[in-house]
Amino acid sequence: MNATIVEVARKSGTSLSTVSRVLSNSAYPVNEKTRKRVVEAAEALGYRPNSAARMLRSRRSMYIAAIVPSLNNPFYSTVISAIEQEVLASGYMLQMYSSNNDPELESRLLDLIGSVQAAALLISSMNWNEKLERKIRDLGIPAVFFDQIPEGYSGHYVGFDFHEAGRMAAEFLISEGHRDIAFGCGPFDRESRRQYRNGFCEVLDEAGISSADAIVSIAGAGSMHEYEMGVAIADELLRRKGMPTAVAVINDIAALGVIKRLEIGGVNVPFDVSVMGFDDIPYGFMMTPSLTTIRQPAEETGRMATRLAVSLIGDPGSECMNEIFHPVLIRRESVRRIGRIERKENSYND
Amino acid sequence: MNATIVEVARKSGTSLSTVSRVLSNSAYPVNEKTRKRVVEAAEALGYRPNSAARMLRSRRSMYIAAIVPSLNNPFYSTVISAIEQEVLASGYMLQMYSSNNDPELESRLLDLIGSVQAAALLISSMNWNEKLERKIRDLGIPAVFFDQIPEGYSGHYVGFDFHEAGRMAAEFLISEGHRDIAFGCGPFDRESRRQYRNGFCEVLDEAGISSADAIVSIAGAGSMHEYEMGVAIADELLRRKGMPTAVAVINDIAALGVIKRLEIGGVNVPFDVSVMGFDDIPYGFMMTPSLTTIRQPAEETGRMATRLAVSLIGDPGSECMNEIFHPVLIRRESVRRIGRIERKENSYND
DNA sequence: CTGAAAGCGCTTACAG
DNA sequence: CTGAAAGCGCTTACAG
Repeated sequence: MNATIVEVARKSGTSLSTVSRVLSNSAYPVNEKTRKRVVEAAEALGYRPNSAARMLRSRRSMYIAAIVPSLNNPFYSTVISAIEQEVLASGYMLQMYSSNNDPELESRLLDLIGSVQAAALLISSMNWNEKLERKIRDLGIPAVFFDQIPEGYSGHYVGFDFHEAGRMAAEFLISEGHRDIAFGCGPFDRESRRQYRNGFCEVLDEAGISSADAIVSIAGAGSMHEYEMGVAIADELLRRKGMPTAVAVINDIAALGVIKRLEIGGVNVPFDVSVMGFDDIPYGFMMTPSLTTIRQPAEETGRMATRLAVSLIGDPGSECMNEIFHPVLIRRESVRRIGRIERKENSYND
Repeated sequence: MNATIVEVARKSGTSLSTVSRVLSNSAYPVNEKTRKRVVEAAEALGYRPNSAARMLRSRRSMYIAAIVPSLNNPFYSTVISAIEQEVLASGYMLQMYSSNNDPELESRLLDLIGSVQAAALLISSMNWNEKLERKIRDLGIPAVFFDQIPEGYSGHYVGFDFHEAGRMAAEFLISEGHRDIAFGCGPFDRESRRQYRNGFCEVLDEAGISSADAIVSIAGAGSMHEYEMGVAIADELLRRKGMPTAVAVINDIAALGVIKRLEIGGVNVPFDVSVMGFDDIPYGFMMTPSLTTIRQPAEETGRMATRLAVSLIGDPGSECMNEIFHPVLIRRESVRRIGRIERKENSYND
């Protein structure tokens, strides 16, 4: 059905070798006239290279594979878009999958990726363990972790300083006059969340605020949607006697759940309580109140991870390559400054 | 590096043919004992089939390709997730790309997809023309359009009744007591938008409301982000002398822009003006006010398009297969009922 | 600069 | 039920 180089060779009156050389953009010298004849014949026949044959014979893969926990999470879909662009720009094709945080599926996807002989793997996984690591090593291709960097992982990665982000969130809240602060989250089931919490609590404790009392952790949140987790956090807050003046939430989507539930409960954000998110999803600035949050650079992460992977395809290089991004505070409306003066102003204004 | 069937054959003391039969799950009869030996040898060697070789030899593709306008749009990322699941469940692998509405890129992606010998193509494109159509036909594989069905397109598709959706939006607004209605949009550069508008205007005209006056179309919106388009729509509304009581917006993200800009301008949604979206993105219910909108079933579209494509791989079948989904009204907070009684109530309550 | 030939890893008629 | 052999479409030493 599709034309092959055999037909192109016949039509252009030259050999398979020559046709292959011009059609695969080989550096091998070919007479200009011959080249032109081949190109014209290929065009006339609508020739399209068979990538399976190419990969098989040349032992070079044209694919880069990527696995993210979810495509519906706006953070990851931004990362994936950047990966897609960069992969294409590097002359590769992309095979991307989402694991839904399901270790079984993740493992199956890795097998599939092994079968398609990808040249490199980009992965963000929350289910890291020895089995996963061995499986990835057995792929025999460069793997770059991003976003979630498992504790004890010693390979290539593009990370983010979650600890610093946690510190930044707490410092900001304190600098805005808050001392009665809650920290809303689910179980600390991934390294990123543990680090964020650690940074956050560290600052609270340094300021003489009990971090143990701050934590509002929803036990069954592992199986919930982030938003529902946020709702549950707000429920818990509403059940308590005293409301804090500020609550930092483990991610933006959960923060939206907190805000919505609080408002339904008659608690205004940010006037009654400030809410701080984390991630900087693209919808944060669209809401009312717009979300004050901490930016984890999604695009940059995707781009960097891809570049690193591509550079590793050439030479596997045994030493661990890595890059760490730092948090940026995004000040918007959902956190407000409190203190004597502001409090007065508000009591007059409201 | 990776074990091949040659090594598995050697290790299990049988022939290539037999190994291939068991490892490819062929229906061909193989002695149970032999089968077991082969499976064990394969496992011991960590054998993973080389899919390039398999595709090349068997002339069967393991890939289904998908092109969407954008991965960052939550509607499409939901569609894509459903496609991913269904593709994997059908035993295929997925190659998905986003075209960014860029005809050049789209065309390049189609060439790439031709090279990787995908078994089928799923595509949502706003840049349909003869060149695109020929290019897709030349691929020689079943193609299923979804979401955007170009006018005059005569192939397989999974569509949505945008005309009915437009009617539904207008009817709902009118039934809620609105007669001073605006319709916010960009240029009508795609069939879906034209149809939505046509349905909407039809109902307005039937009710004796001038649809021509209703339309607030942002000229340069082709190059804007949807949200910015919404902001521009609200700007235009604010510039006018009289505010309508309701505005229907061409999609949810633009509706968020409208709401935000209106609120900044001191116009409360829904008390001063009702805003109606379209798409039912997953964030609509998270906002305040939550978004009243019309649901275009994203998951169902992705799943159905994939099933259709898979069924077409077996037999190309010349007659056009299609499925059309119908709109569902999602009533939330951003549209409120108006009329004598409600108006009074509000003037007392505010 | 050109071409004949081997072979990538697999599947599948064909013969037994 | 088993195996020897051809060949998918290409690339790439090798020889000229």
